[in-house]
Amino acid sequence: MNKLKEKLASKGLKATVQRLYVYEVLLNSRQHPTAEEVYREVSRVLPSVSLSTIYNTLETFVEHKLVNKVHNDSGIARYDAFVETHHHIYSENGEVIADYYDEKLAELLNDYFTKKKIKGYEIKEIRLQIICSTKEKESKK
Amino acid sequence: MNKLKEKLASKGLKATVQRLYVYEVLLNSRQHPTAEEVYREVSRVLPSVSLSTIYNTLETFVEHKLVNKVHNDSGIARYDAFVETHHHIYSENGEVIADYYDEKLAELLNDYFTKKKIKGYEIKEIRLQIICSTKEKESKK
DNA sequence: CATTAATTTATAATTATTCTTATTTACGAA
DNA sequence: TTCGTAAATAAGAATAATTATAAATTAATG
Repeated sequence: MNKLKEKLASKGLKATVQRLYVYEVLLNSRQHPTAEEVYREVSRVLPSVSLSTIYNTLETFVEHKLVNKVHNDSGIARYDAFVETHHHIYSENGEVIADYYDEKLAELLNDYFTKKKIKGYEIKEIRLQIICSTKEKESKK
Repeated sequence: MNKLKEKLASKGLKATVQRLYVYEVLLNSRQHPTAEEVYREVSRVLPSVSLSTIYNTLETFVEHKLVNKVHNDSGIARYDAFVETHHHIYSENGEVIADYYDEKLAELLNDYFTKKKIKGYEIKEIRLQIICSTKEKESKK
């Protein structure tokens, strides 16, 4: 968490209490919360916080690559403080339901795209959307 | 295009002129248009068409897997009539900028996930988001 | 401490999408 | 061909997520 202060400082951003809490909420949630959800959480410790601030803060974090913005098919933005490369498992209805870390896969893809370039483009990052159904049984439509 | 009529019929959906035009616009666009863009195009040949109809139609197509819904980081939905497996190349600002077809890659991923199961989940589909910068030179921020 | 630019707050505005309801239409049956 | 009916469309209102605006507050600096 103090890392955040340093990072903010290094980018000329102020370490406001709002920013610290927003970041903390993201770190403590493995559920990719929406702006609204972050707002509710931060409000518990900082009741005066404004929803605009949450949006501003999240957007600032995204711009400075401290946080990733993830979209599901419903179009509501979700935020993810884990910026190391990882992938997302989606349910068939488009919800992000889990993170998926896989170093071997990363290696495999890296090898593949080292050999096979896509002409005209330089690859910065590859993200997988793994669409799954849960195995138990068909869930309600 | 007559395939569409058949497909609609086979699903008990009516082949309305609106649906035919919406589909045609999608087929003729390699740019993953938004609902608004589809609306503008369809309006040219069918001036009385309603934006609601465009949304309804697109949603119907998505439900019946005739069309894919794609999201970029801006949260505006885009639609893609090419439902065969392919991936999307994104610019760093989150726009979908190109399609990427790669059978070898599909095979590779298929092999990989045939061996390595993700427990609790059954994989239905894998989509890559390939984030790229164009090679010319850094484009404006 | 005082200064100042950055940030936050509160609220209004915007925008994409969904909902509602009356009207129209496609399509199978007669 | 015409008819009946469920399905689909049109128009506009409603909703929800996000962005913009402007005044008040605050972090960082000297």
